[in-house]
Amino acid sequence: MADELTKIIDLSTQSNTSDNYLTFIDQLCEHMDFDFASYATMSPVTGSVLGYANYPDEWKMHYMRMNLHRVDPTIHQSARSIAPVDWTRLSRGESFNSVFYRANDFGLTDQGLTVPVRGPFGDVGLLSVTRSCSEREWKLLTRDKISELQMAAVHLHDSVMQSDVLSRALRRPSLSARETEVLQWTAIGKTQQDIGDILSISHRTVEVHMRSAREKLGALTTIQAVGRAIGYQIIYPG
Amino acid sequence: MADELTKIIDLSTQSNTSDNYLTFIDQLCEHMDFDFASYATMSPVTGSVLGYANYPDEWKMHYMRMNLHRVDPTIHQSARSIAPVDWTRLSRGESFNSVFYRANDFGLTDQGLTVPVRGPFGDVGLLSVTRSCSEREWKLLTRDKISELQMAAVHLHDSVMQSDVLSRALRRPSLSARETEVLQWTAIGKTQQDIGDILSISHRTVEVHMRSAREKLGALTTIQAVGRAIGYQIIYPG
DNA sequence: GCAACACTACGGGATACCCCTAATAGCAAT
DNA sequence: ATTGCTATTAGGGGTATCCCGTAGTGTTGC
Repeated sequence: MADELTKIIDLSTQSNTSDNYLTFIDQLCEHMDFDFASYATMSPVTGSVLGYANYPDEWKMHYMRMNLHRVDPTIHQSARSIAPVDWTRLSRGESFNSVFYRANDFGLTDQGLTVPVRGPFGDVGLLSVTRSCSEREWKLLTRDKISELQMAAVHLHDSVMQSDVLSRALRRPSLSARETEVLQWTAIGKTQQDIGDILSISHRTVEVHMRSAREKLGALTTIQAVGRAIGYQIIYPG
Repeated sequence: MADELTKIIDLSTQSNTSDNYLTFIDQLCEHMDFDFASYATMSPVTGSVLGYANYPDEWKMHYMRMNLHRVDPTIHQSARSIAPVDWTRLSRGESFNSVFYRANDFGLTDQGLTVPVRGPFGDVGLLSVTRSCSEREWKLLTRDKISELQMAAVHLHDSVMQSDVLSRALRRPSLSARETEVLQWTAIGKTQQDIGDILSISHRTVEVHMRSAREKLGALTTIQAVGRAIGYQIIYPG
């Protein structure tokens, strides 16, 4: 069992192409007896979702066309969780139905599991697997494979993040010491005048650091810049 | 093997007392043949550091007295990593020596492994294990146990965070729909005038909602209010 | 019924923020 | 050495925001 896992993980440490990730997902299904698997990563700041899956093409098209990632409860729930999320425990609300309502038509089941992983920059990776079988069989399968799935998710996300395919969009901008300092003081409620006094510089200068911080963070206002800096974990909320 | 793990994890889903976490760590060592284990977490909001370890008391005293957590390379390296970090791969720099220089005197080894886990609030949990044995034995041990350690780390961190987040949730102020709405638009860079147009209300009214939101959040400025709202997960960074 | 609160709206004075320009210092490049 | 980039410093001017009020309507709860 451990050998199988090692074999799979070794695959992920090779070249970081999209094809490689797809074959990794395929092999994962094959080795662990799942129907389908997917990996998705989302930016905590922009909320954009990118990923790979071996779902039927028709479903992928449908999913993308309907922008289902915006309401998909498997994504939103596991994006807020530390531990793996079993889809059978999700509440059957409106958003659940809007995603799984037509899923059966595409050969998919709502019997799935999502393993969330997070990196140091607030980046989130979601490894999901599905299998249509009896409830008892599903319980046994997940119990046996969950720790391997956890490992696989960690290594897959690590690999994806180390490649610059997706990480560039997610990587946090590098702020100067002053910029970070000014943002942090701002976040805890100080005015520019206060900060100028604290740092023994003019409040004009404080504003310049603020401006370049805004530009680097692609923010329209100081408030948005502070929000993003918190999202990127560059500073802490006051 | 899976049964052992289940047994251990069940322990962590009971009451969340410090004693419980300590026995969890002890049992982890016992079941997986490690000498020592530790768990540490840092909350990005409060900045507080929390940890449990079954190291010798003398070492814990020494570690705390010297504030070694500030330079500990096992912490800093794994706090920047997604995947587990084997201490034998750490660079033998100044900070490494300053921690492990005297570790041997206390019966500790530099043959260890740290598994990092992250939650949705930027919280980091570090589960570390050590064992002094031959290099070959160490390699085999870590290869066999790493996926169980990963699982244990996830569940331990999940348990700790649920107890911590619970108390945080009690302190979370309840904002009205309008207040939340106004804060969210502000966080994504809209001005009060913009928001007034979007919500079809006067920009004066927007400011009133902003004011009461600031008061409820105990914030000195709108920026701090937005930062706290993000920290409380009331709104999302723009 | 009445108290408490949410949502709505306006005004005026003080202030902080935002944009422009601009200088100096350091550091990498070649 | 000169060019180029970034970090840091700073002033002037326009405007949006903040803060202090007041005040009417509608909903919720005792």
